[in-house]
Amino acid sequence: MSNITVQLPDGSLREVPTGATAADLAVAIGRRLAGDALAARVNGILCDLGTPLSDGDTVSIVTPASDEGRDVLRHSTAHVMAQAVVRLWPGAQFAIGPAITDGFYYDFRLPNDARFSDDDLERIESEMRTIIAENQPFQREEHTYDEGLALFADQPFKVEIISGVRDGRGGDDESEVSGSLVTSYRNTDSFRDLCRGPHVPATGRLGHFKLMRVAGAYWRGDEHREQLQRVYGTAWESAEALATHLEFLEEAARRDHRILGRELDLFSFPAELGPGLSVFHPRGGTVRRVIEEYSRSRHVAADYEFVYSPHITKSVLFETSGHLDWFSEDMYPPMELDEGQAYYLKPMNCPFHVLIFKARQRSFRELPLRLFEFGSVYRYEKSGAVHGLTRVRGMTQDDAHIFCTRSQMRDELANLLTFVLDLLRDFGLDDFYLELSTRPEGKAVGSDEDWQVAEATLADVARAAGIETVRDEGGGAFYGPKISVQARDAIGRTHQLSTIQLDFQLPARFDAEYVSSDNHRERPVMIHRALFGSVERFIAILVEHYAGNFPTWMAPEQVRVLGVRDDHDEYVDKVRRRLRAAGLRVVVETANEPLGARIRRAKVEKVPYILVVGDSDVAEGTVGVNSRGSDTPERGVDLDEFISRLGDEIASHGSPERRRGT
RNA sequence: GCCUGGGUAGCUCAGCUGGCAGAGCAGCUCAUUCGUAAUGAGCAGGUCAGGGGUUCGAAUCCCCUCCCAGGCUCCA
Repeated sequence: MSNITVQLPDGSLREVPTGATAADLAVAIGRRLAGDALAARVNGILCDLGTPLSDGDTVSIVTPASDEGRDVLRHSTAHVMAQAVVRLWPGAQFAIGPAITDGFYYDFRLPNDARFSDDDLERIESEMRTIIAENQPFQREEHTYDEGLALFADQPFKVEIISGVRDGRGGDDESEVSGSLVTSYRNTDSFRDLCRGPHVPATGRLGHFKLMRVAGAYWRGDEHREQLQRVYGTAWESAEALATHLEFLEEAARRDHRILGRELDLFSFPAELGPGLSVFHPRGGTVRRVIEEYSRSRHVAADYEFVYSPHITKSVLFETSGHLDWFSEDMYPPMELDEGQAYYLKPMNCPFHVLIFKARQRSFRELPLRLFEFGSVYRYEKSGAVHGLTRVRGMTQDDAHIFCTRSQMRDELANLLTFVLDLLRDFGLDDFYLELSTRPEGKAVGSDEDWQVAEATLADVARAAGIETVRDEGGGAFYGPKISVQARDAIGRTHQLSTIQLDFQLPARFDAEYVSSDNHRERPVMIHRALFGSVERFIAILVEHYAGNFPTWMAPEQVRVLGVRDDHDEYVDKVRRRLRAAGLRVVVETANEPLGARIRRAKVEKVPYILVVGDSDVAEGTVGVNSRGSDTPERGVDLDEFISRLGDEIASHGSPERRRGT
């Protein structure tokens, strides 16, 4: 028998017998690898271990603890779930079941329009464990389109997928069908699923999974089509990896800004106001004021002008801007006033700023003109879409519109990007990537040429910034493409923050002009930009990023002073007045309760510094400093020394945690 | 808007197949005066989300509405 030669990822060559599969290669390389192997990548294509190798192939073996390996085992786990559901609900139809970030899902239609309940998850999970214990093989089979249609005749979603691919449609179902032929994976005589693969060799390789929740999901993501029952699960390569993921979810839940917002008395969502409408309490109001004041001071330094505009306007403004054509679904319905005159709540600030630009004749000497406003806008979000402070119906944007010439556009954008990233870093966010969103299909105004110029300019600036950039095709606004800054938080989640949009349309719609140096009327370019996105949402992200432990400069209460006994009150008040005079936010709690109880409350409320003063402090003019996150207080600190230390910390946007390096 | 699951005191929750609405924490009052994460006692607190229905009787069963959570769609 002759041999063939294949190349391994490290570049080395290895001979295997003719007809050997990827699995045989794994065995030849080593026992451990053979035991770990889930799938293979042959000449760049992910495939089953059972794939026969050819002379000259480049082969790598896919193991569980890799992105590809996890994808394979998640996808295979989805198949096991489908089989479990079919066993428990004979006649169930299944649609699509891909691997996703951290797990998988599968969409079903149950017989008699039955619905999954939360209790069903346990039953399904238990049936899945049985299937895994049976160690069923995943057997790949290839079929013609007609054979495929016959095999899945009782699975209408599969039939739609097969015929869609056959007719050259539905290429998005890439995890189900691969194009030229139909493949399926058979687990038992009675269960097979349409699938491109690859899959693990047998169900026994799976098991570190948990079903998470049941949800409705539209067939093919189209809200006009049937809604199916989706079951989400998470799956990992080991029990430890699964446990780590579940702990991550618990950590995220502990940081939930809606919970912390109530516990720390920052803000609330009174039911009387309606969905997506919030109020900021004094403590949350302080955080917000500090954030807004800091933002204002940075904008002053960057040559922005401050403007104000009303919350409602006659409809003609949004007719001119195009919002009523393109954005009306997201707008509150109009109020009818003055014999049929319609007034709208504003969903965006931009048209107002254009009017300010147009209020008098503008010279090229004034450009770039940067108009800034903390502008409150109202958007009629679908009721199911609202979420805490991150998706609301009333919000305040740190919104600015920059009017400049075409030749200024590029520099202005580049400087803006630097400004944005610096500002975000000042709030403790420093891990970014950029997203470039391009022209939305069928929902855009303006010429092809303008769009091309705008997209190319933004891409150029993003490239020059030297930060990782990903493209979001079709994700732009109706009037122009955008760059958004995505920030990773303390536990690795990404949030879309700043957006920078280039717009040639609004100036034209409003006929905005400036007089150029050669005395011609020219059209300015408009740059829309919001750095926090919305102040509400930014606060939500900061609450979660810091888990409620705000850096000292942002903390609603910076210092709490506790006297050991009430005969220390006089000194406590002296300390309080000294701290107030130094511009610190300080609260005193008198000695009606034991010291331990008062300390505990201050800790629970995440106050950065607790000062405890007793007999020796009164005598020496010192304080006992208990800093957040530490359980070893510092006794006998000179009060002036503490104030000076805290001043430095605030100026550098530090925190007790950072001071200690924890 | 759609799917699933929820809504009992400020918060977290108990309350079984329909039969007297409860606990802990928080709050208030009084006592306690204490050196680094919960002092004690007492008091007050509810249209069981709202409305309708079934029933001798509804927090509990049915219907409608509102609100919340997780998804889908959409999006800052």
